[in-house]
Amino acid sequence: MIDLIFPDGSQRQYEDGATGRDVAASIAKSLEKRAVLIKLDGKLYDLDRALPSGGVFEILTRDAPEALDTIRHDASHVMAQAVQELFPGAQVTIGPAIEDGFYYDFARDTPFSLDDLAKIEQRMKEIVDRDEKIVREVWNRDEAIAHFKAIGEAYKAEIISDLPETEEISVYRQGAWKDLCLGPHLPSTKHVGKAFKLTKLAGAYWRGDHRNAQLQRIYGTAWASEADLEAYLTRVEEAEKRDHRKIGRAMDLFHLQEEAKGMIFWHPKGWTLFRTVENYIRRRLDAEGYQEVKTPQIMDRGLWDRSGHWEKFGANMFVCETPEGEELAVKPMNCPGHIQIFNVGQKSYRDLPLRLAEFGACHRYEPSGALHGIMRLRAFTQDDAHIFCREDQIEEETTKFVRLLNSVYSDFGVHLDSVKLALRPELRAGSDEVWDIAEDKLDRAARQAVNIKIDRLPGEGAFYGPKLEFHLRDAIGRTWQCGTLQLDFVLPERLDAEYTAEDGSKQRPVVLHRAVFGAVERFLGILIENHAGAFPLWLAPTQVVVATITSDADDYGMQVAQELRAAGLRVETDLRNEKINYKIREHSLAKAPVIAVVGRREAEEGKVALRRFGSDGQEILSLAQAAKTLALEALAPDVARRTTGAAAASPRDSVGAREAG
RNA sequence: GCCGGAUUAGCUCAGCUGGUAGAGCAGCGGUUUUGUAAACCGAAGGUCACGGGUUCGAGUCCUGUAUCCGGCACCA
Repeated sequence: MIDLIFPDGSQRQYEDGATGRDVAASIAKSLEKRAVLIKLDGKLYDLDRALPSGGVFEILTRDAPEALDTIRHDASHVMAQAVQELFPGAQVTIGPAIEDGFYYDFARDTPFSLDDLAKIEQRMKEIVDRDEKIVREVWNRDEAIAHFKAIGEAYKAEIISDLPETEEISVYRQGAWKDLCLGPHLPSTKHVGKAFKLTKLAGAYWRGDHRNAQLQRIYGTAWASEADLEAYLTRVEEAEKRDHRKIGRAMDLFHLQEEAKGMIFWHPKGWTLFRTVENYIRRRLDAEGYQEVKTPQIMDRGLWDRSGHWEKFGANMFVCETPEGEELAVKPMNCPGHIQIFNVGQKSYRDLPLRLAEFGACHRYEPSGALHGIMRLRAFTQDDAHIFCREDQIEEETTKFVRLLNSVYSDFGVHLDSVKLALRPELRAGSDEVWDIAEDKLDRAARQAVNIKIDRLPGEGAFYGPKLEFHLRDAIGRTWQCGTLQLDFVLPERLDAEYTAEDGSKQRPVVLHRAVFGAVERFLGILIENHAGAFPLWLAPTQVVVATITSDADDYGMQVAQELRAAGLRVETDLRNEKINYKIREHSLAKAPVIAVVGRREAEEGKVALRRFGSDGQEILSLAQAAKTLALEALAPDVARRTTGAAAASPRDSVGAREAG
């Protein structure tokens, strides 16, 4: 007998071998009809599978949030079935549920075309209408391998061969089609419903390795209801409007062109934004005891050889040769340069931690397919710094950095999506003891400073040390690594950095590579998408537009602009011979934070009518009052904290505490 | 780099099975002097990404290249 505890706390006993369906039926016939899955001690099982044990038990209907992943997973199976019916010879590989949907990877010589998607979608709907029972079977391992080989499913055979000996080989059948799968699945194809849509085609390497064959991946989205699907599609459409590439063009911030792919032409407004952000972080770094430096853009190959970059990173560096035969490389990062500065003269333990910062223009030869708007470039600016410190200072410096990062993100109104700790890779420098300490220190420091789960990424660290990655999310949900902190035991050694310790001995400092934005350009891309171009006053390239009603007010309008500029604001005038409605509309669409309307009345009274973005009311102030108010509002958050003397908001609580995403 | 797709006016886009390119907005010229989200009129604007091919004829079909977009790989 098995004991089940139901959500309401009641308990009941069932015969051994009872299935979820039996249980549902014992409660109510209507429940059995609606049931699609069961949850036993937190784990999902097929409705028709014999319960493996007793425990906390719950029957899930199709609209349960936990069922959504299974709907998506089943949608991927239905898609695979449709593909194999329509395209005999296409091999199945894997097809999981993912955020918002699913995909399935097929091995097929001829790639699918977009036209195929419509056909596959149609066939999927037919399979749903067939309402084929989904049945779980357990197979013998060797027979399963032999079987899948025999029917030409080499990938499936390979997957089974790679499963641990102890693993049960489960195969799910739906009609004449079957797939090796862990499950669980819905009782029949009908339950998948039709709220799905195939969205994109892509190549994808078998097992994520580019040395392997390239498979054909089909992505789809699936939902519990048509309404959810519609809502999702609308959401995606809305998000696409916030694309930084669109806004960048519409707001005249920057452009890119063929002759300089992966590099930005910043227009005046975009560069104003860039400078505002740069000035902000410069103030923060100054206040945190960093010292800004500037190092050469191009350096001799010899230095890159010694640093190890030539060997490890050479293929991604832009190199040039001079007529005199020198081999030079454009810097892909700033570390070797900073170490050169550290190495001049003598350093004492008293100088540590020494924090050298640089807005370093880095160039990297990125594969063409990697480029993406201003998020992934070939030329970008790191808000880079290297902290030279003793081993016992690592933790404190890391904590300080993470606190700074939190505070900065909070000031910009962006929220951490995730924090990752990349751990020792297979090929690495340094002993395991050193790695133990290093990983532990980063982990502890990060946990102390952010209130968010830290994902551990085994094997993803750099060969020279573990790293912390801080990821932000763009408009359509992709995440980008922005902030980073990397421990480095190797570079100081290779470039012979040393300091004199208290006992007079020469010691190697540890280097912390760290960046808050990562790349200023990428951070700006995130910022543009997060605000959809409607920047807070302190960031807006144009803060106030002075718009006149009639030409009578032109002189006064210019005077208003002048006074606001004198108060430190970025002001434009719109004296065009257009109706005020037209001007309001245009500047509202351009997301100007403040429109100062002036007509004859304001001119006579020495006033301005302020209209703020997102509201349709107006606020009438004297010119002097307006200048004062706006100037105060336009202060950068860090300056505002200093100026008003208010206690600095505790960013530690405000970032990270927010739910990710 | 790999797979799929796109590229037509400054921008957003239309252009059926091949017959010689079109709209809206913006810009320019004029009229209008206007009170909080689009005044009116006019003229102009194109090597249809670039190269090669098929054809009497190519924006449209084939092919090569470039860039961009969606993924994959990469992101030290």
